[in-house]
Amino acid sequence: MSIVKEIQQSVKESLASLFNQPFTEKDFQVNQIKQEFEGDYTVVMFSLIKTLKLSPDFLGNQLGEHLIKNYPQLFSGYHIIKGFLNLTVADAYWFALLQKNYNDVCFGKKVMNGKKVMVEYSSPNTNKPLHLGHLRNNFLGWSVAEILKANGYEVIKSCIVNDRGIHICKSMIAWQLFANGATPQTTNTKGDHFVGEYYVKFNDEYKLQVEALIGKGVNKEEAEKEAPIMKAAKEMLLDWEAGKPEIIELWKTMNSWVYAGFDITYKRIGSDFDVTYYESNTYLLGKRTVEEGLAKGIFNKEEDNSVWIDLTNDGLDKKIVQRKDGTSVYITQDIGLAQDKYNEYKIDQSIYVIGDEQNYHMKVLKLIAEKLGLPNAANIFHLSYGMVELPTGKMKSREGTVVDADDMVDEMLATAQKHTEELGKVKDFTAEELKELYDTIGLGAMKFYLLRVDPKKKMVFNPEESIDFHGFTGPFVQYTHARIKSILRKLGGTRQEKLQAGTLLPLEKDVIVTIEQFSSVLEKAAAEHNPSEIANFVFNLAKIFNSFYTEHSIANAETAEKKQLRLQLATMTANVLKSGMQLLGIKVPERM
RNA sequence: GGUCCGGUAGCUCAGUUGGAUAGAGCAUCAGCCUUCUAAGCUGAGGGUCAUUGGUUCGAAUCCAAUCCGGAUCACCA
Repeated sequence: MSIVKEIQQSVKESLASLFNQPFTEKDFQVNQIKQEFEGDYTVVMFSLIKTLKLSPDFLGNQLGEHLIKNYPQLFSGYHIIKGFLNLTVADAYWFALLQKNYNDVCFGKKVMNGKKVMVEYSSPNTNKPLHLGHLRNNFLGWSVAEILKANGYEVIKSCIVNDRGIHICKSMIAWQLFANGATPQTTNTKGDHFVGEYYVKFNDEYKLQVEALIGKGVNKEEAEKEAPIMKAAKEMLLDWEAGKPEIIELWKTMNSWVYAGFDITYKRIGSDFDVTYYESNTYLLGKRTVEEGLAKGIFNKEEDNSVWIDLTNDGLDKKIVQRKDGTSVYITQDIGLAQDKYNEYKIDQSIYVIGDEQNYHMKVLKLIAEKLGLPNAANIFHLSYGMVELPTGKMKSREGTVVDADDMVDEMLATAQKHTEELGKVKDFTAEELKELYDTIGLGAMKFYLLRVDPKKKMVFNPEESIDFHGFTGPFVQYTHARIKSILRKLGGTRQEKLQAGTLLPLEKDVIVTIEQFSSVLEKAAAEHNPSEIANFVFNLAKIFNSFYTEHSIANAETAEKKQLRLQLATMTANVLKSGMQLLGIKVPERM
């Protein structure tokens, strides 16, 4: 049980016995005490004062005395300031906690709870390479999956590849028109970038054709429909859904190029999936479901043969689920996918890590699933995250301001190398060890940077300033870990020695008090699907440890007893930093 | 226009069942390496918590109105 829960429990029991009436946790608050005041945790008594009609001093003294007398293993003192009862937790409590857990690498994690959750993330389109926004998605999805695992859930990581649709046909058409048979091999280009170039070419050509038509007096709307290259793409989509062999052949070839490119990127950034779904499969079940929905009267067919659902009674609009030419749209495949996921895994919750620009889409999807009576409709959860923007605004491919994922990783690794070489602390490393270290630090900096912000909020990335290696960053936490490891190596590790419960110095206590909160932080991070809780926590712990480290020597501690205490403190800090960072997908080095 | 989200230090961000004098990092300034890794530590300056009103012992936090920014409402995905 966490210390906060222990305090709540003890206060509840004390109030009941003192005033002979029942109280709950809601009648008072237990908060950590601010630095300026003496003590560790405070009981906020204002509402108790009101209901009991007692003075703060009287209530505080009654409660304080009772707590000290009846829970001596928990409390060693109290102060009353206004309506706050400030409690000092007994050093013996912290000693016991440290003694019991300092070597437990699973500290804070929960046992399996029997619940199964799927986390879908990444979900790339096969017409262009990944950019900085995708990185936020990948890191977020991966981390949330790990956080849920640490809280006892069985987690299945999934990925839906948006491998069909008009956007794919666009890059295919452009390749046919402009490539002259070029391939990633002949041009020595990474497959996803290669295909992405043709998607850009399509858009350029389309724009030219539309402008040309407008120049001939065609109105804009008509011109956009009649541009030959767009018509060709639409025809190709029809041919694709009809299974025309040469189209399927080209589609497979171009997708295989993209997958080869993605694989390289995923491997570098450490994204992995237990199952990969393809829209080219899931849309079929979606189409069948549309037929069933039509039969049930949930969807309706217009005169032009397009199929719609009317959600105006639910405060939303009408939504198309199938085009007039019979081909399926984005949401059609999602209707199929939701069922595929449940049928295969019988999951208790289905989490979709998708940008907040699709809030409306996901709301519609969930509503449609409910109306269709799909078994897991209620368990669909959209983990919506904000866009990554530049100081100048949104990233725009047309203006060339998109920050490419591969470029970003390259740059981070180069920066890690530069800093490491400047500091010159690992000159004895082999080439292989150095490469691994640059990976650890460079990716660590990038992941931490993207995960330290609340996922719900949009965030600004300034390429000019680049990603820092000091302060609230991944390398800061990694460095703290490396320093501890260095001490443990030099002092030969920590002995399993029983400590006499003595007195803790303030900085020693700060460290253990912070460590104790790890488990609660894990719970909160899982409940809110929010890795930034973990990032904030590990940074805070590292910072507090660094203060302690600067002020007190471990190797030359005042007594042998103190030395052991501090070794255990350091060991436990390293363990918790490592497991916290692991939940963010970040490795911690032994040396750096 | 409808719906949703946001506005906290020069910049990037923390800060919810309403609690004490609103916190970090970066940047700026002043200190700290003959002692366990200075990618570190200590300190200083920096705030109309968008604005106004309300609710109460107490509001960055809850309510209302206003201002500003963004997303979305496609036979794109």
